[in-house]
Amino acid sequence: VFGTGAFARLAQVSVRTLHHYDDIGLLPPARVDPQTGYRWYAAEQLHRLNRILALRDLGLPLTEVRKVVDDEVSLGELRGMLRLRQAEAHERMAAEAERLARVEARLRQIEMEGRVGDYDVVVKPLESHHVALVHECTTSFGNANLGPIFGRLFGELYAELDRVGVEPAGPMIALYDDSEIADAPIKVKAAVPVDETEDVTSDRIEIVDVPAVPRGATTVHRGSMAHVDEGYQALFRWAEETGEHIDGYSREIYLDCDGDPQTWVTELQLALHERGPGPKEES
Amino acid sequence: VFGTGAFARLAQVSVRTLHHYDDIGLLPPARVDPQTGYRWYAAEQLHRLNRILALRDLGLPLTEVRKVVDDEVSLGELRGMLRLRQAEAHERMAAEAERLARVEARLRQIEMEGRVGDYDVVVKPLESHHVALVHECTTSFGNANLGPIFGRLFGELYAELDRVGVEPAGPMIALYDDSEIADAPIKVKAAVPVDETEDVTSDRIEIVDVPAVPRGATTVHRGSMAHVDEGYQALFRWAEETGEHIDGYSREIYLDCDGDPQTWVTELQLALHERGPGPKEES
DNA sequence: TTGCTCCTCACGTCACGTGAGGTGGC
DNA sequence: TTGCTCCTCACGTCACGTGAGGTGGC
Repeated sequence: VFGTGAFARLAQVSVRTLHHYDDIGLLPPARVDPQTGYRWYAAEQLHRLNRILALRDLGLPLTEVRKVVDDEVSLGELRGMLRLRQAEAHERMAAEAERLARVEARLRQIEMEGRVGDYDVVVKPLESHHVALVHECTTSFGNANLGPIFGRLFGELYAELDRVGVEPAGPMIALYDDSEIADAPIKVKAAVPVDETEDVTSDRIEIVDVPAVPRGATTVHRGSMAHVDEGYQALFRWAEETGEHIDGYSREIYLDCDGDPQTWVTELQLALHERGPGPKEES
Repeated sequence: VFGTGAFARLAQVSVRTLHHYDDIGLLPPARVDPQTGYRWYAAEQLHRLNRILALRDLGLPLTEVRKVVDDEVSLGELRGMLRLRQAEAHERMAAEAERLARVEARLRQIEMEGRVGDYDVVVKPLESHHVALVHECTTSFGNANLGPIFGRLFGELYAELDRVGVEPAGPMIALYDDSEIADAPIKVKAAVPVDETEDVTSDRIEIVDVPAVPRGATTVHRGSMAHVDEGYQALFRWAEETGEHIDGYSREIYLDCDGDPQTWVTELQLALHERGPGPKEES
């Protein structure tokens, strides 16, 4: 028989681990001295401990390990448990690979630009919005031209909402449907959330549900819209770096546009093609 | 300004997360109502939150995230932190890949054999032993022949130790130096640990240090040595399954060999070629 | 008597999730 | 008055690591 220390050395585990396995009833010692509380392990228990360690190393939680070594699960159930762990390990591996890619992209960015960049890109689902909107088509690219257009559109929208007595229920939203044809006119929309129960009747305003997007790339632009293109460029560079595909559909949420344009805060959102978790791993 | 719920929805994090980031001083709200304790966030804080989330997703712990967003680290330090996370992510990825391979090997084994197998293989470092030993060369393979040889060798060893007044300090150990030439004689050694301070003078006994092995594959054999080959076969199959390379050097530790051979417990150990952690990933 | 091994609490880990129980403004 | 949002504790997570403080046998 072996004392705790000897048995621990034998199996190359810590004494604390043996205590723990005793505490949770996973590997009670063959004998416990009633006087001193000393634990004594039988040589044969190394076999059970090995089974425990082998199953633990497959990723099974100790509660499941106990059921397996105590033979409370059938072969089929064991197979099911292992398949689950297989899927989990696979997922975690993919997640780690993506994390690693993100870290490396970040390091490359630091090496190349010599600084950390003002825009942090966050991937998250984009919520749907129930909005009132007015729109216009334009071939005028560039912020210098879009500024006045949106000024007019939002003015129109708010005036009309005011006329029909409807309160905005959220921040202003600009929507762009990027056409795939270069130089084709883009449709720009000025929208603002309104209450779902509100019934707006106006022939100048449309009420629509801007759909939710499962995955969007977002970043926060601070300051005047005159150089919002820096934010978009950050998003595009990020997409290129990470190999994400952009759906050519973007939104701007005006989180704060009171007072000085220098203090404005806008969230830029680009819809991404789905590529989330799940076994869709074609190259 | 945004209430907790609105800000949480905006960033797609939980309210609890915002509370937590407030608690640890990572993202205190722009304003806290002294009466009600209500938290109010400024639009501009979404930028900080995005930075936090981006860094967190790279694997940085929140304490380090705080230092980075509070600009308490230089660009070089940030680079160092990211390199560390890079290494970590790489390691975890490799670990998950190995775990996945183990799970899959186990599943294959279940499919093929239709049962779980009596031998669990555990990889662990093998300790060094300071032993007294006697040896012999033999061409007699097979357990039927080795049994009597070891019987004689261990008898000799114990008798001689007794004669010179030295106590065994551990279990009997059998050592094999597997020659690479088939049918060449193998050297078999019968050993037993003795105290380091003990000075043994006998021309029939050698005192040697059996070296430690960084990585060994081990399993527990129970019952008579007559069919210890089942244990070895399990080890060899395991090595084949997992692509491990065996160093052709093995040990048997007799953990319990009192009384009925049916209750004997032996640990079988095979030295493995190093292949542990570290960036040695050639195929 | 000095070492050595062993023991039992009990807190800490990391980033929140999850109730329990209660309050303030429309 | 009923909802809605918000609040503050405080425990739980998972498998141990790490002291603190003390005991029994050679």
